[in-house]
Amino acid sequence: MVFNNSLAEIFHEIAEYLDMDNIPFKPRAYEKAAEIIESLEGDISEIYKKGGLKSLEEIPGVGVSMAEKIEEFIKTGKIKYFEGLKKKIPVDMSELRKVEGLGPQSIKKLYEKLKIKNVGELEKAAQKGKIRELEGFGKKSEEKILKSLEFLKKSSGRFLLGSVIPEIEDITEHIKKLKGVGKVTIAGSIRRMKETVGDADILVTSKKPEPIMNYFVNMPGVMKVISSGETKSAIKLKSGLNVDLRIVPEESYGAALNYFTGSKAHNIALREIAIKKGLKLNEYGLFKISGRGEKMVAGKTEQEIYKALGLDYIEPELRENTGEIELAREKNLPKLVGYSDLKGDLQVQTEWTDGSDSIETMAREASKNGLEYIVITDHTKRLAMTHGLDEKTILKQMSEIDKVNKKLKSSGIKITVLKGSECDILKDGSLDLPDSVLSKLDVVGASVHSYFNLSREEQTERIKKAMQNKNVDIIFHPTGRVIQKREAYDVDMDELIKTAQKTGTVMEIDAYPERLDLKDEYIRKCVSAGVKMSIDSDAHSPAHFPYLKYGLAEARRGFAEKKDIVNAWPLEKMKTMLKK
DNA sequence: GCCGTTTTCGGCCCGACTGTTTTCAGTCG
Repeated sequence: MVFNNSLAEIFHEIAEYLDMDNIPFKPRAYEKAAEIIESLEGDISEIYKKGGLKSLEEIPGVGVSMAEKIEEFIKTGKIKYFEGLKKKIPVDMSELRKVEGLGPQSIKKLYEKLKIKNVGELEKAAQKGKIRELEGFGKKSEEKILKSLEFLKKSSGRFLLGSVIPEIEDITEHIKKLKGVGKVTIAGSIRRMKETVGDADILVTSKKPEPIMNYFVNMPGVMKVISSGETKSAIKLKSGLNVDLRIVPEESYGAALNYFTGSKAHNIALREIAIKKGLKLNEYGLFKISGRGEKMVAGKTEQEIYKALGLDYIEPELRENTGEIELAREKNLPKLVGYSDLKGDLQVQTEWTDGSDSIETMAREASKNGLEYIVITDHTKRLAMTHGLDEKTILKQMSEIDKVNKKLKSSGIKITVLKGSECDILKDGSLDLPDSVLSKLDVVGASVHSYFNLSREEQTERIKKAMQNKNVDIIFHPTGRVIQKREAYDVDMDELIKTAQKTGTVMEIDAYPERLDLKDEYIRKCVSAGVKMSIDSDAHSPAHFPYLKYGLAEARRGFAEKKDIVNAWPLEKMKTMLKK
């Protein structure tokens, strides 16, 4: 949502400007609104078009004053209030606020004393040793700025969850082996299973933190130590990833885990609830405040903290302050699909097209991963680069699958291989294989691999037409995005979900770490609309089946329950959930 | 500037670490 993001950026920058003058509370209000606008599902100008100023004020965190500014931005592309702030201190805030360790106060001082307006001028001044001469700065601040700039040049900032988890698990395995270590838990956005993460947080319980901290800041792979203290240290790995380690006593484990898992917005909301109950929540526990001081009422586990706050336990994947707290209070939280609930995988590629292994190898590996059935879904002929299957070769593959099933059965492996296809949706919405062939398959997935740039109307019509085909059971990776590489094609998802509902078409959650398509917000919409989904690995090699956990995570972030996911059901029931 | 399960006015999350300082402001999560 490009428009929302540019508006949110302006609100972030307004907050920075207000912080420069130490204005209390207003900056937080702008920041809060910016975060909510970023995570808004629809285009904010559409919301305004439909409901005017009133509808803007209904957005949480947006009141009369901000609504007017949003209106002004929609109408004129500018906000006078913001232009005024910029005129006073004309710096490239969007650049400067990304420099690690540089906050609004420093940016202001650097502009007033040295006329520094952007990162280029910042770098020059630092190289010339001008910054160390400023009051409040020193040699170390100057070096820190140079290092941050260097990193900023070659980093995009966020990392794919699927690439971070193995690296962090390796670190936690080593920490677990140290003396005096109790619990070791990965927290932060990784525990919430966000599709990309900015840093990694590790929580350890111990009575003797020093040797553990010592190991952490000196372990192999550390590029630089950002901070190191008794209970908290931060490092940057050579891969560019920042890792924080926090060590707390056992009795504070739950409180620390809760605090360290976030999200920030969720934590703040919890602390506000605590205050209203005359309590205080921090990373050491939940405390009752009285004349005689503080008394801990909860903290050893997260469960007891939520309970003491009058809430049901909230799974980490839901902790974004997007309504989960209200649901927890009303005891209406969904019972999320579990990480071991999948019985099958409805999208698997083989060496018949662009996969690396045989049907049999993939089936055996799927079985090892605890699955009871898989669907072979090789590409179709339109995707020439993958040697996609045509009418003849797919018939051949079908008889091969029959043979593999017999062989697996006789060798005692309990898995069923189903016949399927990842059939290309052509430009006009027709399919790459004729209905006479599709109707012979157990499961047909259809997907877009070409003409990503059609207009929103054309793209929506194209996919709707495919959904209306009675042989098409599933739409694979419905938005076509590749995280950090390719934007989703422009398509009206509300319209597609409505069509899925009408036609009984399943929407896929492709679990490939760089796809995760559908993403959480669309999953949530499918759940509300009663549209069924499948979670598929899109495996192109036997090593890809574990990707299913990332799809499950995305489903959980989207409030999906077992009943919403067709392949969380045994084979026979799954079939009844597909089109007849 | 926003908001309401004590409030339409008076509140607004909480603590660790760093660097530059001699007691703390700034930054971060």
